[in-house]
Amino acid sequence: MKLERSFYTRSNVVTVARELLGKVLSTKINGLTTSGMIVETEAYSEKEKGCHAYKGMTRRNAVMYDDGGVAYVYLCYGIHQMVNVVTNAKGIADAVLIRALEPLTGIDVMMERMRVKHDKRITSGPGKLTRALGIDKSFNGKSLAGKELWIEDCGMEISASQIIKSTRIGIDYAGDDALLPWRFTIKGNEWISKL
DNA sequence: TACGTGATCACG
DNA sequence: GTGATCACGTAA
Repeated sequence: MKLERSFYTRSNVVTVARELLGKVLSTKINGLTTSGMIVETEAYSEKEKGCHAYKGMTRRNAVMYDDGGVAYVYLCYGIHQMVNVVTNAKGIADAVLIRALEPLTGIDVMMERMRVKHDKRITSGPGKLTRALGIDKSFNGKSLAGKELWIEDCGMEISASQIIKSTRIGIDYAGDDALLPWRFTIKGNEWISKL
């Protein structure tokens, strides 16, 4: 069942980031379906320095200000596309970065997109999972309940004891806010980034 | 540990 | 216009 808009529009982005663990992200592109269970997320709030919207709206981050339930996709380091889940009400720029998936559907398609002959760690990182699922900037601003891109609840329950909190990756520029425990991973999962 | 890679942003 | 920067991945 696709997640409803009300899942995303809640005001606490950290809660949404935690609850996205265990949900399934899918794409269907040119008839090819690929999907994976979300095993690693990070929350970003416009009130802290790690967030792209900390200093206000720019051309890049504009969709973060949309109503929750759409994708924010941007290019990083000139190579990697990153996909975020926009949360909170319209006008508030909060989002959850999807950092890793456990592959479920279309593993052969994903291996081809990654140009590898094995299925090891093909979705273990924010830049890799977008490539494996075929997500690029053309998905920026698109609904997460669409026909080409969606997130659903497949009944996987992740209990509180299975969730590990840690600091977010790659945001040293954020000063004190880099210390916020806003990264969530599923304990013991083989597919999280950074081992 | 080093660096590719190119859009974006803050200047002015 | 121009230059610095970057929510990474890979090779070494």
